[in-house]
Amino acid sequence: MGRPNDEVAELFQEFADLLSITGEAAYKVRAYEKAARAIGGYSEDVSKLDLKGLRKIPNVGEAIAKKILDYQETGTIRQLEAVRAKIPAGVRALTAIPTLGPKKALVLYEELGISSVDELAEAIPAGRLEGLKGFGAKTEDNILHGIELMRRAGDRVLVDVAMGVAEEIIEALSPLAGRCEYAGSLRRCRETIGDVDILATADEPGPLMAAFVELPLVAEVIARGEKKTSIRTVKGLQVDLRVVPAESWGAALQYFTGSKAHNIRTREIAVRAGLKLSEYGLFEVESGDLVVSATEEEVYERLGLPWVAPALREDGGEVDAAIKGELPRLVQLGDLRGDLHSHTDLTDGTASLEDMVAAAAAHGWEYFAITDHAPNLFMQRMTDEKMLAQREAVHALGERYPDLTLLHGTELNIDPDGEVDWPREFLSGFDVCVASVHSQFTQDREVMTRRIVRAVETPGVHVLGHPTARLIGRRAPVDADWDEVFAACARHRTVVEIDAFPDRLDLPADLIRRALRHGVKFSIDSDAHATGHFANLRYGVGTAQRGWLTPDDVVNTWPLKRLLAYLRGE
DNA sequence: GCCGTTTTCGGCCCGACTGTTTTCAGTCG
Repeated sequence: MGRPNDEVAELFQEFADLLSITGEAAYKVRAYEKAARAIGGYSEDVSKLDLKGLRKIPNVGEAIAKKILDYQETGTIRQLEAVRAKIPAGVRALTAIPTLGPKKALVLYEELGISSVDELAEAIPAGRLEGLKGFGAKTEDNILHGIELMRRAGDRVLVDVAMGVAEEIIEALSPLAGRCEYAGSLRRCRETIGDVDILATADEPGPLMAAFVELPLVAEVIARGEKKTSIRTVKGLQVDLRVVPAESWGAALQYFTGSKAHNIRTREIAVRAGLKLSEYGLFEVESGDLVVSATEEEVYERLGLPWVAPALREDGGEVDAAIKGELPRLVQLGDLRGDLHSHTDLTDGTASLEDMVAAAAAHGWEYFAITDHAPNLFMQRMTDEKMLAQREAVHALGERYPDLTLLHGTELNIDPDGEVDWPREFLSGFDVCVASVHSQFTQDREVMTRRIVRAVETPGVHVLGHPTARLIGRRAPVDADWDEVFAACARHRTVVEIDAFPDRLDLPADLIRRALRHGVKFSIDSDAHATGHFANLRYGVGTAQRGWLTPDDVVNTWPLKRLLAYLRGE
């Protein structure tokens, strides 16, 4: 698991995108996309597999396996390099604009020579697209709106991307450092990350800084000094490395973890106590003497506070709660006893039922739900027969795993009126039903609220899946009266999901805190479409922590018996 | 390019929505 798989998946995704721009047959493009997803979600490290091992990956055949071998030897894929030479990277970037796909991107490039988002953003108001076939006034508006949406996400990256960079750097630098960890918004588990902060201790920072700027992922050195060095990675992400003496570790970690607002609150407390808090330690103002600095726990303790979990450090009431001794005992990854939302290759997952269950068992979970898509997501071609056959297979497979209880479920589609796929009798055959919005995302607030409320009130619906349906940086959350939705969930004991996929993290933390006030319960689910996706649960847990959730708030930390009783409304 | 209870060739996620059109192409989920 880890970086090489992500890198290879990214290469094949790029290859697929470029082929679709050049007009390659759709089935071929899809074959590469499917392989990319399967590789990204595969549990074993593709950089260490031979031809035979590679071919065991779903959707990887002879040709793609050989391209991976090429990557192992050369660090790239020759066929990809060839097509890169024909289509500039900026043309592919155009297809990231919502409503602008490969066909339009190619027209813009071939007819007008446009090969970057910035160029396009200038060309439209300048009237350069006028008369271009297929580009009317409405299309221009949609493109400008799409560019605006992308720019609002700014230069921030998804948390898993930042985490991958941070872990790679920490692994490389740790042998040269006393301690080396990530701080900043990444440590606070924010959903997107603007820059990565790495903190290290060393008596002599020189070798550490030298090694840092020599890392293969470094594209540019922005600043280089004794205590701090900043670089930009090949993907444009800024990383700051700060080196402090070992005795300053705790104060520095506290300082660089932030947030700024939280630090202001803690420094105010220090000032009132005649102390001064900086990244070098907590000092007596009068004498200038160092009080403490070695660990975060000591710093907080000397301020009269218990240690505050990084996910809470947003000046969202955590300081007052700490003073009163009312901080929640936050849910941890290790508290999870199972997962209530996953897919197999019966619908859009890339791993077989057997492989998904084996991976779930390897996690040591007590229970695991398989919840493939229901028929109304037409592209997945689900039928009653296929679903019932899967149920038989699940039951049969359960015999092989005496310590793991398999639950057979489904992910239902909430249609525009709030109805779900199957009648009540059929739903009653499932152990767990997740219901989610997968279409018609732009209904107005009143209609959307009624729609979701109706779904969560439906008998046999247990979990409201990825409630806002947002895709971070790509699709806005749906508009609903969330207080009304959460009140309905509490009334009907419908669990509210925190989908752990890094581009969803849905429900978001601010809405989690609102839902909590209504007394709803939550599930932290992987929504795994491949065995490797269980690793995303860490981000779901981080989001739950930012929402102040305790294990008691999260149903999949409960023993199976309690969970099932809750789902059944007992 | 991948895959097989349609099995080594011939299929491959299928329907809705939108905008630009005069009957459909492109995009999305």
